Amino acid sequence: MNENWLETILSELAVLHRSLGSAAKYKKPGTIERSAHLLLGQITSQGPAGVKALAEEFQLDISTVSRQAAALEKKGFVYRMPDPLDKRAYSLQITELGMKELMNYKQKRLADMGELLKDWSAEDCEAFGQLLKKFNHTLLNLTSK
Amino acid sequence: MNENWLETILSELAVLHRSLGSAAKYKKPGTIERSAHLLLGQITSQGPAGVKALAEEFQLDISTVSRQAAALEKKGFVYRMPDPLDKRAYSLQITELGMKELMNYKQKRLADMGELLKDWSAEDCEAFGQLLKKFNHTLLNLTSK
DNA sequence: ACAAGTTAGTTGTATAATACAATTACATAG
DNA sequence: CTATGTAATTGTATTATACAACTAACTTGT
Repeated sequence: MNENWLETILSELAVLHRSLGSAAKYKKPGTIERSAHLLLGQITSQGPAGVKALAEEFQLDISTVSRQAAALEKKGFVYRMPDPLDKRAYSLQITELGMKELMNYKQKRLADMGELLKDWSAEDCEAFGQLLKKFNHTLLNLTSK
Repeated sequence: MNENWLETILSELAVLHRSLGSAAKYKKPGTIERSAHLLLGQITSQGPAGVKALAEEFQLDISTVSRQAAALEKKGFVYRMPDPLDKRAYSLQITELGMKELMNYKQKRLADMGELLKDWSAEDCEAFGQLLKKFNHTLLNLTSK
């Protein structure tokens, strides 16, 4: 393993993290935030789930997810379906409004990313996507042990 | 451009951003933070600079860099070299202690990343590093216009 | 069947990293 | 020398996170 690539990966990840952080501040009123959208996406693709399950899925603290869920509920993007077997628990289900929001958001992000990567070759896009995925996978597997 | 890869890139970037965010919470007392280390790295590799120049370099708000600089100074990792021609300005120079800190930090990060990527092929590491770099470059070029 | 322990979720508090707006102290151009 | 511009700081706000204390509800072991 050539140390140089490790160093590149490290510093580029740091830079990327920062860029993604500041880029998040394109903030029109009424929009909801990146993390909340990941939650919306999750319950859309994987079905309704409770705070605990979502937190595990994302490897976040339960309190973090709880607040995100509350924010989504306040905006009407999810509702809480009480668990009939456990009165403490509920599962988050996406609403019509939430689906609309998620679609708009995805559309916009796709358009932005398409614009950003318009000069990239299809091969590079594909490779980047795959490597990001692999990296995330590696990260999540490691940190969960 | 296959939309699928765009979608993968988008969602994996979001996940990555979050992982990097939570990973930052391995926080021993006395350590300084990721962003501050980027600043240290910058003035080490590119030479002393003032807050404004650094903010431009990193495309951050000046106030952000100002606070990071203050934190680094408080820890003794940089000192402020007054600009003889302009009494408002100064340039940040790294101290001995700062260099030590930076080396330790890099060392530790390299070790962690090496451990994380121990099962990756050299080719994948190299490709990932290159694509990250390319992506960051694309991002910075675009947002500065 | 009930006390003890566990679990789902919330809320309080703290932190890092950022931005924007107001301010201060200095610099420069008419 | 006044008016305007500029480097940096400071106040305030936001997002995203964690940890700890808490509440309400569930489960277990005797």
